[in-house]
Amino acid sequence: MFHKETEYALRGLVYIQQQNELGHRPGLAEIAREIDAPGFYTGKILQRLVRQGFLTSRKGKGGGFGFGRDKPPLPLRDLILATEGNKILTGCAFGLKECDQDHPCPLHYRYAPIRNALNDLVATATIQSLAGSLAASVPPAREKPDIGSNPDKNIN
Amino acid sequence: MFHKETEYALRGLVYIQQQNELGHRPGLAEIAREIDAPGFYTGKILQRLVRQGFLTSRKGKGGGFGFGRDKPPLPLRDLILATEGNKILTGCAFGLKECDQDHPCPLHYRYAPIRNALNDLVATATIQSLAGSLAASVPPAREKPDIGSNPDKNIN
DNA sequence: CTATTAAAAGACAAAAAGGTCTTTTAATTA
DNA sequence: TAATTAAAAGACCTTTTTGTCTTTTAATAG
Repeated sequence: MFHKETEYALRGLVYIQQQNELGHRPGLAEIAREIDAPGFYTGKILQRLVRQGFLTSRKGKGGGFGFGRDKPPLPLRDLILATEGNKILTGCAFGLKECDQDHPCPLHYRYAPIRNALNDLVATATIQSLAGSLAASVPPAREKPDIGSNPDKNIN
Repeated sequence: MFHKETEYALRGLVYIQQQNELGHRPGLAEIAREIDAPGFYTGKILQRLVRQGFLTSRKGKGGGFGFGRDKPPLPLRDLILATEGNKILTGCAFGLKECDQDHPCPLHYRYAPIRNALNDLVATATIQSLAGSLAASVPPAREKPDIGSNPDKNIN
């Protein structure tokens, strides 16, 4: 689904947020170890995110990464757009440059709802919601249990 | 969403099928031109698909690509698995090696339905259904209009 | 102020994806 | 059979992604 860079960024930021909530500012070595990601690469990725203003860092003893407490929740969407761009959120499954209701590719009417669901997910889920309370991880009450046209075949 | 290779394969096979239905066996140059893909690269991709048994080819004058008429419909799923593997169909959005109901990542319960919908789509849509009659391209009667939890924000 | 700690910066490299080109092989037609 | 046509094969290249490592900068503690 996402690029490795996006995955590491997601896991890293969620871990940082969780630790921050416990009053701890984790350093790079700890973060990379805990999220099972390559250390130097993770450092480079977090560095970029700091430069882009997604989080703050402190050098030296007692240093590490964290979010300012005044920071508003960060939607996954913002992170994804910053790390890998919008192809996954707006691109055509067939690879057409123009694909919409007026010029639909053969998959459009079945793929667009899936892409919309993904857009909705990344717009509403935030690093904070994923880090805190595990709310997003809890199975929602099954009102809208399945999506797609063949609900029976779905696996979890 | 998919790799370029998968996109070219999808577009190429759909075009071949459409032309076959008209009694025509298109050659590589025509295919690449019509689907707006790089010629030599498309050739390499179709070559692999021929070797894997997805379609047939003939050399020399009047040559080109086609499906045997006895061939059963080809689900997109088979093509995707052959060209880029199963990451997009089974991978965890967070990048965890193990992610299921028993060990869910923070996104699991919201992402799994989306992935299921994608699996359903690629299992039921075939090259033939996309090529013929444009059936798949027609907007379905809106019984299950939106998926995801915030239907309002959906765009098409 | 010095030693230590930890991030910043950036060079470098490996792997994968994407793409080009030439030569060879096989089929058809004149 | 010779000329032509078109795919097969595979070498080669470019770009992007992923990853490693060294050096520099900044902060803190003693």
